[in-house]
Amino acid sequence: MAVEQTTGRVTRRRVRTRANLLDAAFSVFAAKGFGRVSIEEVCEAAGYSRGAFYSNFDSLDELFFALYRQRADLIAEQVADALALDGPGLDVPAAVDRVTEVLLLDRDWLLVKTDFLVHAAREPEVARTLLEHRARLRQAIADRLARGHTPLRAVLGDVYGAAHAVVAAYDGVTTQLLLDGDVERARVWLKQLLTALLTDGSDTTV
Amino acid sequence: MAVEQTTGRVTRRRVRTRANLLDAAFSVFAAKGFGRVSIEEVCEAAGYSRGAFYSNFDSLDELFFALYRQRADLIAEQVADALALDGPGLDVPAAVDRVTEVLLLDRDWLLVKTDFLVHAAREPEVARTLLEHRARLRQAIADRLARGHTPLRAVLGDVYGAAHAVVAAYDGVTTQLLLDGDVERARVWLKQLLTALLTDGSDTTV
DNA sequence: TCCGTTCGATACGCGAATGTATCCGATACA
DNA sequence: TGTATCGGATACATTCGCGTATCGAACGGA
Repeated sequence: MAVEQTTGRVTRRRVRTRANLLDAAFSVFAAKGFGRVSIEEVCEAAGYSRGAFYSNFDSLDELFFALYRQRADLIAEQVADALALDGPGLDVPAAVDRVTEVLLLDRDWLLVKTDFLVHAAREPEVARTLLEHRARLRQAIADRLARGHTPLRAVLGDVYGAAHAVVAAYDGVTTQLLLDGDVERARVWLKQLLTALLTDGSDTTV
Repeated sequence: MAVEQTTGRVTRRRVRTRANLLDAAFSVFAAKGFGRVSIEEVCEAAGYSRGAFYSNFDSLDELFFALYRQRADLIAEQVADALALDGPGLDVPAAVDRVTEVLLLDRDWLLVKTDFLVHAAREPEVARTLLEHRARLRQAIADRLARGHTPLRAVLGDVYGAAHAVVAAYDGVTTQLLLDGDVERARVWLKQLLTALLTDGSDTTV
């Protein structure tokens, strides 16, 4: 943190400023990429001077981290909600629809997320945080699978293995989506992949 | 290109220099990330001055592009070789082993590749090139699948669909690998995923 | 070996971004 | 409403990286 609060006296203005900076940073990062953004650009986009920035953050890295955390938490929550929606029986296609709605909707978020991924890949400390996030998501999926008594492919192992596979499928589809920008195709693709991974293979043909 | 060669007279020295710059750039990019590398750093790592750089490239972007192209072509070739190895019958596990050997071995390459991905995601022109590369890889996989008369999951559609799924699985596993750095696990994972995607589902359990 | 060409080093000026120190208006609380 | 504290703006010095122009050395063909 930029300001060490011995006695916590945080003004409303401060929270607002911080939030504005984060919002502006999101747009700027999405548009230009983390590596090509200057502190000044973020401030300009938010309508503040650099003084405001340094009063709230120590570095671009710190802001980036805070930004990721904020958005990732938000999305994790949405995913959890989407998964919790239907009853004990799991309607895979419906659940997939709801989840992809949340996960694949916002291209800007995918861009920032990938920036953060490659950033984390070079900073073990950051990587750990991201891994924990992902683990939490996987856990939510695993729980849902267990609760839904979904039939599983033996090659994937238990529900955790299946959850892992789901995440991998999501990541894979994301990559392609980043390049072609075709959200609808991505959604269809993800659905097919998850179906192939989660349902039995009685549809095998030659 | 930096130098417009009206009459092509390229010295050997030049080729060497260019290659050295590319090699050095690879290390530097892998270590620090595209966005955090200066031209000077690349030159220093290669043992040249900035003059040499500007004599060979117009910008970091151009060098990055050339670098990606070089390495990607190399790898595409290796993959094609690995796929071509066995006869008309396709031994999925063995082929997967050989391919992952090529694809997941070099963490540095994964880092650079992901940097390039997120770079391309913001530059349509670059994205097109990358998409073509990927299409070529997919084609090679599809050909192999067709040649091997591999049983396919109906949900994935034809061999092209299956190839697409294979690539997605690879991308997904890559993401996780970038974070945890565990190559062995990644290899096992990829194998499981591909097995689940390509083989029939007679292993379904509850 | 000689000579014209090419390549890369060096030196320069420039602009951009950074971090800090200081100041003034906004804000919370009595 | 008064006042002490907080938050953000402004100004400054500095560093860093860029792109160019020029020069000497390496190179390759004759």
